[in-house]
Amino acid sequence: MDEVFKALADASRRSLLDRLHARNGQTLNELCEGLAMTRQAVTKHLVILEEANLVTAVRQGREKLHYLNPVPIHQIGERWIRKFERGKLAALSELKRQLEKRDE
Amino acid sequence: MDEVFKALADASRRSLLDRLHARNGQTLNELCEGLAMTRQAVTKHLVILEEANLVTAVRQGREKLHYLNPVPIHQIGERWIRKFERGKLAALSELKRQLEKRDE
DNA sequence: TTGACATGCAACCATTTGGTTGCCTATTAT
DNA sequence: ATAATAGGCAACCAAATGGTTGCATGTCAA
Repeated sequence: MDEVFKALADASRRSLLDRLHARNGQTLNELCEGLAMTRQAVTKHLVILEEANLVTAVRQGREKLHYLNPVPIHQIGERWIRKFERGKLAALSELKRQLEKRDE
Repeated sequence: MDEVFKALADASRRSLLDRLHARNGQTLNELCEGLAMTRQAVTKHLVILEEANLVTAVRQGREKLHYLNPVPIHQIGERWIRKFERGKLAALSELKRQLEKRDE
């Protein structure tokens, strides 16, 4: 879980996920195109994404194809985001109440 | 957006959000209780959470009360998580196809 | 009014992070 | 066979991160 959050914390990595979401199964070189970063830097990001299970890579000949694995993102949505959405209205109204109390 | 992801990337900060989710409006000292960290470290985490707008603090006399703001978490759920959930099945089936192709 | 309590500020430190460069290996195409 | 292509490995670097300690400030209670 922590690895997933950490992996998502970097904008470059999120953009890599975006690219894979737009077109799945891209090679390393394809993922490097147009980025202001060396291939090695992209490799490091992809390793982190793989370790977080957000990306699965398949070596095919001399190319390495990268596939998005949406499961961990889904899990974060399920186990984390929704938990906080439940108490949402209550939390907001209490916050509002306190902010008003401050101005008395 | 980036600040929110970065703020969520640390387990201590997520646990602070959890504590506020359990009981909203806690003071700094209350939030420090039972944590293996100095008060100053907790302060730093809270600053980061405030900058990401995940927490709003209200000074009340000599105490500072901290309130959870669930809006940014909700936005991440809306704008980011759901986007990846949409293509989920398609992505998974293509991944499966490729993994099988590898074993031929 | 004075001491205790709640928090703030700043300097410092070790480790992690995001990136680089240089070189090596494996596969494909000519 | 050999050159070009795709990727991997390792050492290095600067900056960011997560934490500490020491001291200062503001507020409440006796």
